[in-house]
Formats: sequence, structure tokens, C-alpha cells
Amino acid sequence: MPELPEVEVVRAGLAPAVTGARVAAVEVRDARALKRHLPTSGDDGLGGHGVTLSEAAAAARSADFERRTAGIRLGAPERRGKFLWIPTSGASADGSPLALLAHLGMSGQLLLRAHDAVDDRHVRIRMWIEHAQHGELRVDFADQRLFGSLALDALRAAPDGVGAVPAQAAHIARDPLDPAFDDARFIAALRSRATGVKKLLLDQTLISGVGNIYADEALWRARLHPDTRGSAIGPRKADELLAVLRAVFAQALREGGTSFDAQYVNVNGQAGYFAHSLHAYGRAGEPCARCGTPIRRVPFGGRSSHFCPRCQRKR
DNA sequence: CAGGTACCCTGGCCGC
DNA sequence: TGCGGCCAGGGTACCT
Repeated sequence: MPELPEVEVVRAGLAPAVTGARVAAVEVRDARALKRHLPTSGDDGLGGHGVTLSEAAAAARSADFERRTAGIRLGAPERRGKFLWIPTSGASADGSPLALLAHLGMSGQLLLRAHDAVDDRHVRIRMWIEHAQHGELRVDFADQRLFGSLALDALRAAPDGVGAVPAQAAHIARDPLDPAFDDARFIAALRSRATGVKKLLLDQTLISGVGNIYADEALWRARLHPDTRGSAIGPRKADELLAVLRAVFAQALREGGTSFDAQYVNVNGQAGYFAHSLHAYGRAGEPCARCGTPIRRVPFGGRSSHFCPRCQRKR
């Protein structure tokens, strides 16, 4: 469940059960779910993204993660954009605190289950935790497509000096629901670029948490064509776009996120119902809710854009 | 900085 | 019933 509202639903669901809990045991079933986990000994010679691990490197990575995660105590989960992490009692080699970092990718789930609950599909990593109030639970990381991952990562001071963030998420911009998000800075960046506005919204180094669904929805609500250049957007329209984005996120959060199928669920495996409130994504051929013109779907960087050709004219 | 492509994966669905 | 092709909510690397 990948965009900001879905990740936030997971963070909030995890919070009561994991905060203050101790990890009793860890089992890595598929080392491919540790793409972002780099062993302590530094480099195992086979980096992270886009690289297939040798059998030996996979075993080493799994063993390293299991050994270092078992026994640590968990803090309150935090989120930036689509990255989720739990500060822990562990320390990294340079002395910084360790965080348990999660990215759900396209199909990742974090599921809270009873100790003896039956297996969900595609469980790649399992952690048994003990909590003073909630007793013994399992946290299962399930991921069909394996674009998501868990990792232990060093928690460092955030680049803007406010709070701390895992090293691997340091390049990710704050998201628009973050109180420290800098509106003026984002709007200036947006309006200085010749790139299409949708591509800018999806750039996690400018603003985080926005993915294909919510980009299309926000642009529909703001009546902006996805290919409108950032530099063609006036200050008032830019303000409106940011406000609309926040409203979409807030509403999606209230409705438990967007679920098109069983892949996108909260920590209890339940789907959200914001999909019913979408006006553009997944509605190709259906009449625009404002003007009745059929919603169009066009190729966009290996995916699709959905928009109303009448309400969202390219300028 | 802008654009395009390729890749990491599994599985559901559609047409033949 | 089988099979190939296409599609999917993300992120990164590496070209031009």
C-alpha cells in the first residue's frame, strides 16, 4: 500500500503494538526483502537496488539482520513520505541510533498477527515481539512483488536540522502533512522548473508521499493538465495545488486509504475505501464528475496518467 | 537540468 | 486449459 495515506494508516496501526515492545526473534524467509539492508561489516560486495544477491551474500544478509534485530527494543514509528521507520535501542557502528526502516514498494504490507495465526500470503520476514500491555504478537512483512524491503539503518540528524531520519531516507523531502514542510520552498521549486507538473509531484526530493493515484487526483481537483510545465503555474494556482493535495491526503486518511484489491491493507489486513472517492485514477472512459467528458488515460513514464481533457487543458 | 529507458519482481487478466 | 503479452499504487541507475 504505497502512497502517503496508506503508509500513514500502517504507521498509526503499528504504533500501539510496537512502541515499547521488544523483538524476541526474527526470521528472514526471503533475503530479497532486505534490498536496503547493508550488513555491518560494511559492504558485502553486492549492493542494494537492482542487484541480484548471490546465494552466499543473501544468507549473510539474512543472518546479519536476524542477529542484530533480535533483542532490540522498539520506539514509536515515524514516517516521511512513503518511508516508515521505528527507532530502536540498537546502535550502528558509528554510534548513531539504529532504526528499523521499511518501504512498502508496490505491494508490501506490515501485518500485526497473533503468535499462532496462520500465514498470510508472501510473508518474507517475520518478527516476534513482546509488549508489556499487548503481550506476544507477530509483525509480518509480506510483499508479493518484492519492491519493498526492511532494513536496519543509522538514524541521523535531518538535513534541515529538525529531528532525525534514517540515512537512506535523508534525500527524501518532507511531505505536505509534516508540520516542518516548507510551503514557500516547494512552490518556488515547482515554479522554477520546465518539467511537467505531474513529474514534479512524483519527485520525492521535492515533495514526498505523492504517487500515481494521488498525483492524478490532485491534478484533477486543481484542474491542471499533468504536462503543464511547473514554470507555467502562477503563484495562486501553485498554492491551490498544494492545498488540494493536503485535502486529498486528509480525506484518504479518514477513509483508510485506497485499496483496489487485497494488496493494499492496514496492519489488520483490512482494505480502505478511498477508491470510491477518486475522480481520475482508474476511471478511463467514465464521465468526468464536473463536466461529463470521458476521462482519458495516456501513457506516462511506463505507467498511466488519468485526466479530464476538458477541465484539465494544457496551457 | 530534462527526457528516456531499463531493471528489481509476482500474479491477475485478457485475447488467442 | 494453456500460453504469451500486458498491466500494476515505487525507486534507482544510467544513458542521451
